[in-house]
Amino acid sequence: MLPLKLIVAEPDRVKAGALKKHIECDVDRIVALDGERKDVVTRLDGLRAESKQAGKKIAQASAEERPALVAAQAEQKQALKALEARSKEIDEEIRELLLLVPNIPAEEVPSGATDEDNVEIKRWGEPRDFDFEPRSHIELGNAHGWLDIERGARLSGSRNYVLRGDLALLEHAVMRFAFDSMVARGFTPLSVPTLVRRETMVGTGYFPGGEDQAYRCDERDDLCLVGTAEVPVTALHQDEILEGADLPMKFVAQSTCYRREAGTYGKDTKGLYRVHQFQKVEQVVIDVADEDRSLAHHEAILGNSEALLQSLQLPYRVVNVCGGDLGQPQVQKFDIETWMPSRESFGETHSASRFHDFQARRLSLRYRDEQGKVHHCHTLNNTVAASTRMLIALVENHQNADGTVSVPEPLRPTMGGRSVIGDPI
RNA sequence: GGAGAGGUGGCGGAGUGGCCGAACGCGCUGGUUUCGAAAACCAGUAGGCCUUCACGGGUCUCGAGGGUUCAAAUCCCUCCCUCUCCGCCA
Repeated sequence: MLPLKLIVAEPDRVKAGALKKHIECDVDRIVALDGERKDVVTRLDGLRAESKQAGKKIAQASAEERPALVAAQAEQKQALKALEARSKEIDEEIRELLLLVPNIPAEEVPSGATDEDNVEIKRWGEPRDFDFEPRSHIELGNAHGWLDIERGARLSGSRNYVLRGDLALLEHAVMRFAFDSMVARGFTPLSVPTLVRRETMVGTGYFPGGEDQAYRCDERDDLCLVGTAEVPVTALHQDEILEGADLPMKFVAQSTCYRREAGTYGKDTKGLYRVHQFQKVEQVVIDVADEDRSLAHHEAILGNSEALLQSLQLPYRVVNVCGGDLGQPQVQKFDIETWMPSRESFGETHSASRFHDFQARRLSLRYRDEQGKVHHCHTLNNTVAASTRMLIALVENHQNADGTVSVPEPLRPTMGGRSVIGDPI
């Protein structure tokens, strides 16, 4: 959420931002409503002041004076009620519109409409030149009995899967390695609910707009399954005023992630690339409202994930996500795309976002600075490792000619010390 | 699921219709004192909105929403949450 004051003061800047993101919103209506709001509030406050004074007089009035004063008050009350109703209407409409106004993208965000327009800014590692016909993770998974998509579908419908044996172990190994490496970097480990209230989804910027992508419980419980631990972790301190001295707060959390993937029928239908449920280790940073510090954190959390991919010997590239591919809340986003041989291309595995105070405003997440002044925090987050896409990359990139798969060094301790999994096919 | 208790400022805890944005204590900040510190003493210490160059002034908020009343933290209704006991249960 952008501050109302900013929208009113610089409507053109806000409109330009929305345009760059290809998102529609009614800035003019907000500006007009705010004008009326100020007028109504001023009159309302005046009326309230009067009736408060009158009330005090009644309390001190004699029995004879009282009836006349009370009658006069009752009349005043009508005007007050009408104004109060209007004031409330305005506030609600503003709030609704405000939730739809996108955050202003940074200068450095490239213009463009879709992910085709994202700009590659870095590449690490060389996609392997196989001297045999590489197999896809599906072929490898089937051959080793590691992957059971049919039974996954029978249990839970399409885009669900069962991991078995060493692939189930490998999933744990990557998650554990990702988690541990973040803890080693000083991030506070967290285990959080994956079922959250609607307000938490609104607070982090997923709602309104993303309802189709989230699973929700029925009306008995107004709860949603999160698509990422970013939601409960960023919202952990919602409605609080933190002490500036306690910032930055850096968290790492592993959670199951649920995604409906509505509107993706026919897209990536095979294998583990696009599924309804997976495991993810996520990093979240909450800090003071300082542009430079935000930028530094952004670089740092991107670097953390790059370090993980490098240690797993997985080639990747980093793209600067263009305006049209940016979500409503982000100021800027860098995606890491890891090489996936079966796709013969890079596939998105990480997404590093910075939000400035956009989420913090919605969440009412604030802190007190040294002068005692209260501000909204800045928030950021990035994937450390998403289970299924990491498994695709690991298995496909590290496969051998005989169908076995080499285990990168950092994962061996959690794989029983083995450097290779799978029998020759 | 059944029965009961309760939600007040950073914390503890008063307050049952007007003098209450809220006693008192703790904590925190500043000052006095001290070589320095502790103790003691004095003062300050919620957030939003409107208004003001500023000082300030006004208004809203005592879990949330609605109602009664000239007037609500206080009375009534609905909802949410927390705790205790019973039942069920990973």
